[in-house]
Amino acid sequence: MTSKPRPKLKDIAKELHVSPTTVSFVLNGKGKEKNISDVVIKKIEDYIKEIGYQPHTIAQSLRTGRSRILVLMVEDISNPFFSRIARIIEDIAHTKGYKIVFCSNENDDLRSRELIKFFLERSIDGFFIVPSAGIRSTIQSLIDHNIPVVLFDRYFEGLPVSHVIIDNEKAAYDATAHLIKNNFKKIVFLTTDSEQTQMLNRQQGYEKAIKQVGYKPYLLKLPFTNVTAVNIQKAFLEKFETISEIDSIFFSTNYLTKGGIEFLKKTDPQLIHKLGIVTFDDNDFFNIYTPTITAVSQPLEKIGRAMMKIMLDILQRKKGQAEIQHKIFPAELIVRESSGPKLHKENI
Amino acid sequence: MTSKPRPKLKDIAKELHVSPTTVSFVLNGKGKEKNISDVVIKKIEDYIKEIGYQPHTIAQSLRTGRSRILVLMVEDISNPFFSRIARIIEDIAHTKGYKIVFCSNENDDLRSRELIKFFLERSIDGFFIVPSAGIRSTIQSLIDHNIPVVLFDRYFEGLPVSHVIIDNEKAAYDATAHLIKNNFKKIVFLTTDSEQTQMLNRQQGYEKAIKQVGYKPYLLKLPFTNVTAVNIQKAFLEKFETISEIDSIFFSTNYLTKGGIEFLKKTDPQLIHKLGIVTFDDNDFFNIYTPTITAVSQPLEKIGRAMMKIMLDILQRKKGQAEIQHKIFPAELIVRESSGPKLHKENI
DNA sequence: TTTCTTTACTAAATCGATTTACTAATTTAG
DNA sequence: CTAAATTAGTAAATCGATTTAGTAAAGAAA
Repeated sequence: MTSKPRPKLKDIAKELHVSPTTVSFVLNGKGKEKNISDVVIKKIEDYIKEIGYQPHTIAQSLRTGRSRILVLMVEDISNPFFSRIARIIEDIAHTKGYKIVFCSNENDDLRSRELIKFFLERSIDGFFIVPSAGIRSTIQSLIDHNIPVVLFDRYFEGLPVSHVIIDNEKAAYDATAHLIKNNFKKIVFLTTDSEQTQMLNRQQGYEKAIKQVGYKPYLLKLPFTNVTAVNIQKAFLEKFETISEIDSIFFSTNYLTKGGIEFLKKTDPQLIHKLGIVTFDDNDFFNIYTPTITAVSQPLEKIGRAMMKIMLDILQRKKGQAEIQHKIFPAELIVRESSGPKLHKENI
Repeated sequence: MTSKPRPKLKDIAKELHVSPTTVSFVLNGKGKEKNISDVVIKKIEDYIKEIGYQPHTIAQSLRTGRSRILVLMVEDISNPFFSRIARIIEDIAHTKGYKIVFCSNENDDLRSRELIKFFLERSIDGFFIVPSAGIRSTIQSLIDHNIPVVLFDRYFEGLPVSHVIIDNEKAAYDATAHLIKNNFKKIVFLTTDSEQTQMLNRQQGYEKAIKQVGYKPYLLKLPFTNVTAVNIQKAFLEKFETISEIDSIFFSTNYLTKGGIEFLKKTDPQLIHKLGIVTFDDNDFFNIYTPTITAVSQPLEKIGRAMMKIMLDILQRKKGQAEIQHKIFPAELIVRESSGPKLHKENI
């Protein structure tokens, strides 16, 4: 099986009795601009199509410094929120001739830095990053090096870099207000102790809604590593005498929800029917769960499209003059059974 | 902000008054072999460490033909089964200095071929592929071109290529036998009409178990595109007079489970408590669902490790002589409430 | 002492494109 | 009719490594 080697630009030049320069000009659509005659342009274009020539991308990259590879760095690619976004980005990128390399930073600063360094050395055209809280200066240095960066899910206040996020404060406010409207009064906001902007903004939204009606806030913060049902249980036991001190829970992110429901189920299988529940990030199982679960749904498709659009804008800019874009989308509260009026007063 | 350009091999050579050749030899650990003196080796190694030199990977790729990029082509990266595998592969790859580019083929032959072609043109070192059913010849041509390939989740009978799968037949047999043991007699096997090996093997396992006890098989096949609760409902209505004709369901893959539970819940919220349920592929929500759901759990970690090990074996081989490896792991049936003895006789 | 090895390196070709700086021929302007 | 400008290309350098095919000097063998 001796498949013939793929043709190179030089072969085409030789075959058509023109110089490699001419072929390259035509390939890159610069024929007209470079005063190549229509006859020659046509001849080259036809031949290229005929043999199905594809330029050697590595060679192109070496010469041009562009790789057509984009990095998508998320917290954990196996988290459904991120894998969904990944899928959307992937699809758009492909239509634009870009490849996506993904990596998970585990929300760890060291790992984030290592990954960025690793990819920086490999002529990456741009970065989509869900930044861990402590890598502000690393992001800054990417900007300084003029590397295209788009942050998403969270961002750094005051850093001159584009980002795509949702209005976390409003989303959390709405979700909390929805519980209040349904007569819940003792609403726990379960969150992590990380300083990520998206989590802080959600907390602000919750606090704003609670303050507005003058209820008592029940803030419960977990160490954000190792979130399990057991740890959630511990946190509840430390904070409250009995679970009947409260009447509803707002889970501030998707991995808390999983552990949280598990904890509720273990504590008392009926609890989930008695408490009001809302959660951040929708999940396919929420509308087949019993009860179905009310969730803040992020517009993933829009987020992905916006990220890609901003990235392409940056990539097409004349050096150093793409303006910084901040896209903030509203999220949607999908109301389901878990947040409806309950018998909480009597039952708990 | 004028950051100095990254040093290149030539700069090192000039600085240390040796030739680029020598530096390259030392860099690649061939100093001894190429008779470079210990003094010079040490000098070069020290200097490299001092300035933190990192070779330009694109240039290396052009020269060596190796890119240290592996492609992971799955059906859909946002399917949790695949994103979990992706995460595992990613982690191992990183420790070995490889990057992973992922893509989703939607189980579509055309898209699969396009993607493979796209990456073939880009000096990819190897492919992990979940093949759609009709790309046998494309895989064959990868083999012919001596491109490292590892198939997983499914494979092609008789194709000389390594693969990592689970023992689908045995897993399905065990799951079915488990239902039988718990006194279920009218067991539906819900599957798709695709010719993918893993689906066919699961079906065989089901049929074997059913035949062994002489029960009637209830095989229900859906067109594998566009699996929704509505379509599942339609299929059931066409096949059965009433749902009480059956007493249990075996969902043969994870996206059928989602639609299936939705269908059950819509038809009658109590149904899921009355029917016996087992499903392929575990999910975090299955042990917090009510009832908790019995599932065939694939050993993702082992699968990922095996894939990577085989790939590295192929990459390190002397041209053309890596033996073909077929890894088949057992799956584990995680027994939960949904498959326990029910009151089906009286209730349905 | 001469020849053959071995040691310790290096020059230059190469991977496959892009791009700058040229040239020769033809047109246009003055 | 000559000089300037335009047209239609091309030669060669370049991107940053790796690797083949050498060479000069020192040591060993004859």
